[in-house]
Amino acid sequence: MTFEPLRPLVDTLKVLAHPVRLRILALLHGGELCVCEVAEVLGLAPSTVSEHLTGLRRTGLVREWKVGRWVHVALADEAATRPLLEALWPLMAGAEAELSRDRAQARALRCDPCDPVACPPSRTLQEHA
Amino acid sequence: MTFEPLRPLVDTLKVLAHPVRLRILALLHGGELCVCEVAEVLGLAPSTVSEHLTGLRRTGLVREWKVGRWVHVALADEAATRPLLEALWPLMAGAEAELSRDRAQARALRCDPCDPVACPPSRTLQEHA
DNA sequence: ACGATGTTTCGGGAAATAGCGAAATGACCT
DNA sequence: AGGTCATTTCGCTATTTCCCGAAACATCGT
Repeated sequence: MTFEPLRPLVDTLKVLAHPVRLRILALLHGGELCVCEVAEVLGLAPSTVSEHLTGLRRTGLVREWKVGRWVHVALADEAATRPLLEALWPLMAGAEAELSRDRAQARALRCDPCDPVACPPSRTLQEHA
Repeated sequence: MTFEPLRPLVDTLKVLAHPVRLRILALLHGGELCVCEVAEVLGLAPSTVSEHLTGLRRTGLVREWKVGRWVHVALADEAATRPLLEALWPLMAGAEAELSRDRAQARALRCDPCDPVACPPSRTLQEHA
């Protein structure tokens, strides 16, 4: 039972219906990140995160662009899916503790120049602020 | 990767992420129906429809109650999922033609006393209007 | 040119999902 | 009590999803 006319909406909902992808969206709600930072915060293999991001990009929920050898990711604010996301934030309130912990960890990664792996100097200098 | 705190929202989104279940919700947006009418309109086996409805009920999107030997279904208007549904209707606009055809067929089933199978007399008398 | 690092693609195995028909259940009617 | 009809539960198969590690790309730095 495909029922083609609903396909785009169903695809979007399928993409939203996964805890990891919701976490990624909440994470990006705090600002753009690069793929490896997302993987680090979520504790998942980079390939896994990459695949989740592919889904989010395919349905227009996030946008990605290359910066040096990194790929940056952010919410696609101009998306037709805007109202859906707006309806979603309040419903994620029950996980706010965990989600803001994710965001804090992302901030720490981005701002800590002491960890050359997570935050190589070139990036630290260029993209901060 | 379970990430428990998001589980209720994820469950709801999973249930929404299926063309048949979206069709059912749109169908019920036009008024309550009994399970066999839903099955008839959708052209699916009653057992299949029953399983879809179980999911919708489990996540609080619809409510069901018995009327004689039928089970009636309607949107659960008081649900916490209200804002989500409201955000959803506009996004189903692309399928409006098909969905209103569904609703028309449901109305026809409910109102046609000539078809004793789809619309047994006892029900026609009791529940009309 | 080479090596290191971030990312994506690919192959595979475990788990969840979707659909159906058959059988079981519950309610009505005679 | 027996029969009929609406519904649900069960058993099954086919398909899809999820996650990973290995391998393939791509880009930077030396």
